[in-house]
Amino acid sequence: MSDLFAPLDDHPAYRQIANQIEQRIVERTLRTGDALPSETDLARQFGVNRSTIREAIRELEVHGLLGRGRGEKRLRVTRPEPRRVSSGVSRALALHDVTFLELWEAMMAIEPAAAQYAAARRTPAQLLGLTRASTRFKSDITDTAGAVAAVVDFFTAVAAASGNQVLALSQAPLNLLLVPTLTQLIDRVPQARARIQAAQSKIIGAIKQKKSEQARTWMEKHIRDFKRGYELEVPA
Amino acid sequence: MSDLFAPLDDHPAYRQIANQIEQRIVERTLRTGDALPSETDLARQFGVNRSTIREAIRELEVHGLLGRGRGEKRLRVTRPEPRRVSSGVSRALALHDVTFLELWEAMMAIEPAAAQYAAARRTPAQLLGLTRASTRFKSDITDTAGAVAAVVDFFTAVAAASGNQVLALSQAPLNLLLVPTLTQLIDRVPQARARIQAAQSKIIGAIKQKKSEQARTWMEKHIRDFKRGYELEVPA
DNA sequence: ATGGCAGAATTGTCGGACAGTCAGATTATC
DNA sequence: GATAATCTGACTGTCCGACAATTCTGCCAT
Repeated sequence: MSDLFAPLDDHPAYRQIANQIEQRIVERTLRTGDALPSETDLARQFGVNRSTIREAIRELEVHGLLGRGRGEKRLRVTRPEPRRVSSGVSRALALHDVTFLELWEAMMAIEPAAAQYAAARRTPAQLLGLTRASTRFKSDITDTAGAVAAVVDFFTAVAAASGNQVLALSQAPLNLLLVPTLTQLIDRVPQARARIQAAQSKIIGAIKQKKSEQARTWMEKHIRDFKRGYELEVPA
Repeated sequence: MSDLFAPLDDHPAYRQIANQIEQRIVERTLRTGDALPSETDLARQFGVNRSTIREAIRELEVHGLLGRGRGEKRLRVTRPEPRRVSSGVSRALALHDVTFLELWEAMMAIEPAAAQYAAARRTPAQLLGLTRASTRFKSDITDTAGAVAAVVDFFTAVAAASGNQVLALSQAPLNLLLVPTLTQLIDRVPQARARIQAAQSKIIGAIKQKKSEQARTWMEKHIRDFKRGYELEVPA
């Protein structure tokens, strides 16, 4: 069954260093907002060359554990933002040739749940974000790209209003995957805009009135509608 | 409202290079399995120093777009594996101090859906994977860590059997988050083992017989049970 | 084909270097 | 005294050159 010997993988120095720093961050020895020591200093501490430190830092930077504000020189410990992390997942999924059906099933699982909790917990500010995205969709009559972006923002706003970071982070990668399909949909299915607009209104209404079950139901219908539109459009 | 000028962010060379290579990969100019040119060669092509190339490469390596097999020297284009990508998401969530309730709600959204599709589409091999994880859970009577790992594997196996990569990739990050809670649960709630075991049997049975709705329902009950156990244990 | 081997190629790491820039201290100006 | 201009030091981004260890490759013998 299991092998007698495990393949020994020697971790290069830059990886070990990255792991060590990451651990300090995860265990909060280095706290969010703290400035990282300078590269030269780190090189001294770890007893390696600065080039090696830089390679290690690149890893953490990609993970979103380190970052720097606009025009800031020193690196600081940051909390990985959903967008940053989820873009990696999106790309991964894109490379795996995800089908629309797969995406749709995942949306069916996540978005209604998000809507339901959003109705239960949304703050006024979050509600405002929702209506704003919806308004933007209505006004983007000619610009397809703008309309698509507005739809994505709507979903994002719902997820944010759910007050659930896990759901929000699970939802985020779906957005990017949705873009290509949605673009075609809006472009080629005439009634798509009206239907989306109507659905968003219903959903917002339910969330506004804190009717969880209604919010979930409307969102389900909304997502189902996507599939219908897709099937309408694809055979053509 | 909006500023007249946008802050110009100069992308350092290593980032631009990373982006260019990434684009070649995403658009499939560089195809999965292809070997990347040597660092020296890349340095020549981009007209930069090898150190700069190396920093760029580190980024792509972290993203899982580049990798090398055991004992291989040259880097090859790889497809980002779910485990690799999801670990980043998990860490991000951990740093955001996710509550058990958040995790639980996400599980409630994703796992039943995965079970449902697994019942519809599982292959014999996937079914075997499920039973194997379940068996391992039964046999790990004393070892808590082993039992926890078996539970995680069970969820992973269900997600894999769903035949939906998006769901699988959405589910993966939940596993790591589940570990700490689950460990306590199994350790401190006496009846936990028996209940988990029973639930897994029911779920496997439903998936085996391709009864989607049943699979979903049993999974829902299973997840609900976690919350009950958690609430039982936490006030203590 | 298979196995073994020398040489070429490649990676990991190192040391040092330099221009550009950001932050803080210092000085000049109103 | 408050503000603006200037200086200084530290730090990052990038480059060059170098070397040991390991992998890859083509060639030879079996």
